[in-house]
Amino acid sequence: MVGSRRVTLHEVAARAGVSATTVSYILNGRSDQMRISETTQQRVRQAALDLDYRPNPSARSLRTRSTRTVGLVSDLLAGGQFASQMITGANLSARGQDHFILVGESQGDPDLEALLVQALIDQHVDGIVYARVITTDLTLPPILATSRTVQLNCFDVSAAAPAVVPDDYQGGRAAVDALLAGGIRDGVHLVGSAPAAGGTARGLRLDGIRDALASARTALVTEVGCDWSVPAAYAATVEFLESGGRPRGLICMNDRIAMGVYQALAECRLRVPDDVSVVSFDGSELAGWLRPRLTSVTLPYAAMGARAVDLLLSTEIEAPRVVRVPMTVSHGLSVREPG
Amino acid sequence: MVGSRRVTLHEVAARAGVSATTVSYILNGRSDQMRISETTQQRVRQAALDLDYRPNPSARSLRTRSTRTVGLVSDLLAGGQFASQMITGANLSARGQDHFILVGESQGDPDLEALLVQALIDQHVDGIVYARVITTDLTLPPILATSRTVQLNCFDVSAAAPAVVPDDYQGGRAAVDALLAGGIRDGVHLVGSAPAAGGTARGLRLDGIRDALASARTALVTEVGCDWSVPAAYAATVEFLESGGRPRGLICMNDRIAMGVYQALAECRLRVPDDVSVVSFDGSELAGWLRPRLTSVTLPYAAMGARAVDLLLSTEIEAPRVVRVPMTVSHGLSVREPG
DNA sequence: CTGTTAGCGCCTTCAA
DNA sequence: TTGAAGGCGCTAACAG
Repeated sequence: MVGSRRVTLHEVAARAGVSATTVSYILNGRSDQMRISETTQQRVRQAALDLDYRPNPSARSLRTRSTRTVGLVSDLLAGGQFASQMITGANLSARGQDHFILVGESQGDPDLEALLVQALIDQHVDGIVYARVITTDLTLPPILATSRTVQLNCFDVSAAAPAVVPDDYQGGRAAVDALLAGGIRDGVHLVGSAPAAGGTARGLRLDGIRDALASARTALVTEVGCDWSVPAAYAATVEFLESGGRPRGLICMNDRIAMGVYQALAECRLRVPDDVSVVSFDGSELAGWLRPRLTSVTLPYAAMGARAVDLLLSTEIEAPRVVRVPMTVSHGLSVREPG
Repeated sequence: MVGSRRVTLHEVAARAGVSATTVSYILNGRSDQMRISETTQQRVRQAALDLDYRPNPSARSLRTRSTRTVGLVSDLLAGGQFASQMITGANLSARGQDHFILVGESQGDPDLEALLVQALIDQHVDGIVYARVITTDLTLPPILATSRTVQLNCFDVSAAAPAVVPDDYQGGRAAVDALLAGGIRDGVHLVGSAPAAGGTARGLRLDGIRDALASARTALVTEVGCDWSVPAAYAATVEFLESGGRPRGLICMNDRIAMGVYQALAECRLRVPDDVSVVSFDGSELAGWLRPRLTSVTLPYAAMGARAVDLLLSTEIEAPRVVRVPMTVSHGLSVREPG
């Protein structure tokens, strides 16, 4: 423990000349319900102020069975800006409701994860946000069934816990809309393979992309396969271009792929956006660093984190089963101007 | 609160046929000191296991005055990988000592920061790590004087709290060594201006760079001024090159500057590393995404976070006033091979 | 309108 | 070697 000497409720009561009960009622805002005289209230509040009274959270928790803390357990915290944005959003919402966040990082190790969740429960957190840094279908660890839980950026269909995920289908449509707004209708290709396990983003985005293109009476030409990294995207795109690919628009599954695509296009003397328009997903800092600035459909991590904590702490009976947070387009200069 | 029904110490005692005191002693490892019979101990431990007993942290804290939590307050949590690496490192160390971390983000607002620190103290955290995302000289908020505190990536010389910072001087020398190892001795320039307020990294690195170059009987040619962002570095470098600059080696104050430098060099048809060798500071993900991979002197954020928590929770009397964590070179392909 | 009383679950001094 | 009792600081029945 830390800080200067603590003042107790009793000392406040003594100074105000009332009992501890009275002080408790007044300071917890139940004074009207008890109809305590205005002057007493003034006196008590003043005494609390004078003594700089701070309630002891342990004592309070012991009684109320609420610690005013929530656990946030994620596979990766150090995973760049996404993880930290989730924390920021979650923290913002938590602080707004006078809660703190206890963080836990499992590093993707299921055993460590189980330990972590158990430790959080042992700490008597008011609830747990179970987060993944990649949008994923999964099976929740069974311990979480005993705990108030919200899933963040992942989804176990068979779990009772609500889930907060990005609206990747709508995001897919938004990506196409960005291209269409630049007059790019034909020669649109996708870059990025389906990831190994559980990832749901690509499938949903692809549905959105196909539907939006179909509405414009056109369709995707090909899919350039590569994992979602800079060098892989670079290599795959170079090969695609050298084997005769002549794209007008490229939709990249994330900003790192887009970076690799930029490198490949530069190498093949194709200019963005004059020759090829590029759109991607993530809305990471990277998008702003590339030249020309990349148009990217943003993953709303901060909003998702905030929403998850809201759900966790809300007392509503009728919570939605799954919340899809909309993705908005962050406009750069990588899509041709129309005309 | 969350989780299934709680088992109390008394229930364990009842099942083992002893008193709560005995159980407490045994479970807290003070059994030998009390010389409790081996069989009793077995019986008690088994009972605790059978009932899946978990001590109530609030009750325990109320008595012991330790909450087994530490606060981590930073100006930015959402600031990319650095902030999250500090959290990861801090968390790792905290978990290793059976503590949890409560995060706080001030967004650089001093009022919010004071509120946050106060809230952390009110929560009875065992200590506070006060962190900055940019290495900075500053004045600690006075309220921290009442709290056990460690400074992370910042330094208030007049404060009693120890500080953990990167060893930027040594990092500067390491950057030069990387160039020297590639046979680059002359024509070395620096890219990146002194930042506005409090930042200490550049000055220390510059000292290290100058000393290391002097040891090699050479010196920095010029300093290309720009703020530490991609577009600024790009613009400044283009201008430098167009006005006749013919560098052989460029030392960039961070990886984003290096990215801008790459863009500028490409535009001016200069190749990395054949024409120009590039070294930078940060060791961020970005360094691995650039082509060719960037050689970068890594900021050891995770190690620093861990060290800070170690210091905070250590009971050593003789704590060092300031810990400088070494920076290591992450080798890419942006420095010419010797020969 | 206010005070008395009784715990929340745990640790720890003291007595046996 | 073990148990009884008190209290950490707070909240909430229940009296008055």
